[in-house]
Amino acid sequence: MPSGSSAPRVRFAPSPTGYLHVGGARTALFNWLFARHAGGVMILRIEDTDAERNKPELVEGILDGLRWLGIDWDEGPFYQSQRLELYAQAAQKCLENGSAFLCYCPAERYVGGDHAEEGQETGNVRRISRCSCRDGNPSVPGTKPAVRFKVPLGGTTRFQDAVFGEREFANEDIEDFLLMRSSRGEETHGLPSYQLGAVVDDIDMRITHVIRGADHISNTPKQALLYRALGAELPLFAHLPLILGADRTRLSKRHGATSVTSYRDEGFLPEAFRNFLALLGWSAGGDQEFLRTSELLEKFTLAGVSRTNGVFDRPKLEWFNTQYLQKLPIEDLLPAVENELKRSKLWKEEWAAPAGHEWFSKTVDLLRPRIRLLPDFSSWSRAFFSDEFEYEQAARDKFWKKEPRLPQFIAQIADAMAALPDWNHDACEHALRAIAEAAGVKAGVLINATRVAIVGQAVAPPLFETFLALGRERVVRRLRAAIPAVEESCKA
RNA sequence: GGCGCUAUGGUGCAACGGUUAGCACGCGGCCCUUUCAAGGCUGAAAUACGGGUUCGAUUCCCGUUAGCGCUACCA
Repeated sequence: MPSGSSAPRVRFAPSPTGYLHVGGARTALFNWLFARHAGGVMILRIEDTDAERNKPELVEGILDGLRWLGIDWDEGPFYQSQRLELYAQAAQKCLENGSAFLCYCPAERYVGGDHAEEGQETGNVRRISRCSCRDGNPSVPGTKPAVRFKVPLGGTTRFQDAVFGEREFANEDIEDFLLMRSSRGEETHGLPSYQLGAVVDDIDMRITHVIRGADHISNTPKQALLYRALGAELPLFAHLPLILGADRTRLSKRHGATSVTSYRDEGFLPEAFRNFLALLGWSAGGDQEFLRTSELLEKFTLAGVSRTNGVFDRPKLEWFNTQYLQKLPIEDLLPAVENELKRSKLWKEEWAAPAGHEWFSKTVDLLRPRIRLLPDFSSWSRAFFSDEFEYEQAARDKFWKKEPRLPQFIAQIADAMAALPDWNHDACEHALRAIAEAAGVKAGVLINATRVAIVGQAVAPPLFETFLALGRERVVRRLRAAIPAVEESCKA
């Protein structure tokens, strides 16, 4: 035991009962930021002690979510299901030193009548039931017992919380919580409870800071009692405020997407999601909100964690995404776009070669200010990556009906572009404006109509930059190809 | 019901005894303009309520109310 080492050791301990949800991701992120900020150790532990609820295959989904967020770990993943002997030994130790007892109450009975009703009636005399097993009088002898912690009848239990301060609870308010479930069948012992598994592992893994959701505050005095019974020092706890849905109730399936991978699939950038998540329940103290990962790492402290539950505000997440889409170094964005285009089958290998890469990079750079989510590169920007695109009806109605001579103007523009001695931004613009002036129409009318003709949409990057991105040959071809459709719209 | 936590605009955060209560998202307006974004400027919008403590409370204490959490042989 390297007691001289001061490097913090933290852990993220999800249970594989579902995907990695937003709340879990935030907990993982804060643990990770804390560890990396302090040069500490991040441990991943899978709490799979409930054989019925856990599904091993879900672990991979959780790891996927963590990887997408860029959260890595130094030790693990450890599986509690493979460390059962450890918990049995700890339970035995508690039994031997008198801090636990064998409970023969049928599970249903302990939970139901004994606990709730009786506790209610006796009012302020004794609010928490203590079953007779704890005094050595099994209520239903002969059945396989569970192990419960024998909470002291008086006194208080306290612990330090880096976020909420010092907390103190009266022991009489703490029930004799479960340590070991009763064994079924032939096993020598049952499975450990969450409380036992978490504490035994946190001791064994020498966890110094327990950073987890605030829903565990009420569990903490129980765990503090357990640490003491096991002869271990308490770690410093840090409880994180909960993340709520827009209706201020706990985030759940009802609120739509709650798994981090669904945000990945929607096309959010991990950097943006991470920045957004970091600010849900934490701030660096000032007004700065746009924090790259390196800044997050540098500035993260538990002192900056807030105590109030926060609402997951999707519009703000989207804002962060657009910010990152625009500000990320282009080379960092390219792989994500490539991935997206492959997904939509628009990707061409030539863009990976040096010559094609330059075009690809410049085009993505041209497109990015107007993109909100990665899939927009495939849908909204389709005409830049494929010659197969359609004219949006709304765009035709908006820009192709203003001027009856439009078909001939489009043809003139096509000819002018084809004849240009130099193919560059200003030359294109001058040529187009000259046509507008000669015809006595506003340049904007031709510009907007031309945009629809070459990309099929009313919205696109500035026209002449779009010209350069598409290339002269395609621009001319698309302009000529659009003439019949323009005529049709003009007549309508 | 019991125990606990929390309480600044609609939302996320600042202000950690003294500010005209700040920033951002969202919403409205204006500017820019070649469409749409982006960007710039700008408007509306908050200290839950009641008592204390203090020269002075958003800030400290108590109560009320509200929300949330725990109260499982779930984690």
